[in-house]
Amino acid sequence: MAQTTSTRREALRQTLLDIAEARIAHNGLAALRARDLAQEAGCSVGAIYNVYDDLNGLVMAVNGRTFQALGQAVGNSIKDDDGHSPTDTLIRMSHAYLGFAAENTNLWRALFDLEMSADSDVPDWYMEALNQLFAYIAAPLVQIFPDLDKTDLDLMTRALFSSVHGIVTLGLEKRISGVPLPQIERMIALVLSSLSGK
Amino acid sequence: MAQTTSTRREALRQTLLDIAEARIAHNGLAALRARDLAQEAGCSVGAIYNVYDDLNGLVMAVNGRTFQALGQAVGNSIKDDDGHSPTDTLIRMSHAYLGFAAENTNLWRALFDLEMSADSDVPDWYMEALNQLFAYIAAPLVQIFPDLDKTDLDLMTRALFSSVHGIVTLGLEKRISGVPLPQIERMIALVLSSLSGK
DNA sequence: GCCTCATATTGAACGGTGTTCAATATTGCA
DNA sequence: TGCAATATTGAACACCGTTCAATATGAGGC
Repeated sequence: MAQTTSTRREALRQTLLDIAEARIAHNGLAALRARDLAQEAGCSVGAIYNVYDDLNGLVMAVNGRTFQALGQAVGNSIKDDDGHSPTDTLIRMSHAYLGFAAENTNLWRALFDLEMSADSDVPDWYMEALNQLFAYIAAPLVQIFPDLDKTDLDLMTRALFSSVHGIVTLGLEKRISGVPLPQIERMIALVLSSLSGK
Repeated sequence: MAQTTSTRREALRQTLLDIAEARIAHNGLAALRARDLAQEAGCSVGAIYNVYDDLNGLVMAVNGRTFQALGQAVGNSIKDDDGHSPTDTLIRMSHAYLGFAAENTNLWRALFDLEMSADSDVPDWYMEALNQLFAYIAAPLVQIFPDLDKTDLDLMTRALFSSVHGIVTLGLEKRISGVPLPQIERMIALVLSSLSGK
């Protein structure tokens, strides 16, 4: 049997990815344990380090999946968006972002909670996924602010993403400003509506 | 000497508070170690647990100081603000918030990074400090949106705080959307200016 | 001042974590 | 089939926050 060993490696990679994703989704990133993973995967603890650099690497792989799903959720929300105002488009995307974060809170949190040791440790796909989100936002923005130059448009794009991200983050965090989901939706709508003059 | 023992306890509380604050400010919350604290304070590791419930309790005490300083920084920024538009007031407060976060990044991060195990673990002063910040925001907001009812005003207040918080958070985080400080200031100004119709 | 006992302080030990690497088992090939 | 090369293992390591039996110190009555 050719490739047996590398095939098994790849299978273990997938298995660990699935298990880690399920465990993070269910119990949160902080509850992820190497020994638990090994037991559920039916392998030794050392085996994890054969197929991933460390637990961070495994979590990064989970984040890759999560980011892709997040991008799809946002992208789907503006399929066939003809006939809607750019402000409406922004609101619908933001609500999709909120919906994804609310339904996958632990996985979504892991996207931002994972510590990246150095600057260059941020993988390419991470920045690309982020830039795709930015691109979604920039499109309706040029319609709302046609006279903004490229620099300011980029700043405004990042500012709006950060704003919505902040509202979602603190809104889902009970201790800070926890409110029911419909109220968070309204907060987003209030801020984004005021962009185009009320 | 009367009170010797309880006086010494209080002195140790203060000493540990100062040391913990300095260490968090310098190396970040994640680098705080019980054994390091004990060594620098010249006490045993167990002594920490005589005057604080656990390390979380100590960090909460540090956060109390930080929150107070943050409140002062924001409050000072709108001293004698007569003659300025409400939008300008919002911008100045937000820039003060950004300035504090930029100059005390690690301490400011600890305010939000510390895990609170249960819901009721959030101390009163934490919510009060937060409500004070909200009050600062609400005042200029009623001028900008006089016809907003109390519920929407409250939502708008929290939404704006969260927005600025999001811009500052991601702006200071290199991997996500790290940009120079003046650009973060501009992002805040762009979003807040658009509130009152460009 | 001194003895006594209640109280405060200590730091080695405990249970837990992520990670490693010498020892073992397995594979793929002549 | 035999054997070198490789893959896998899990006990051991370093380090963490936290505890608690043992020790040292305190304060009050004589």
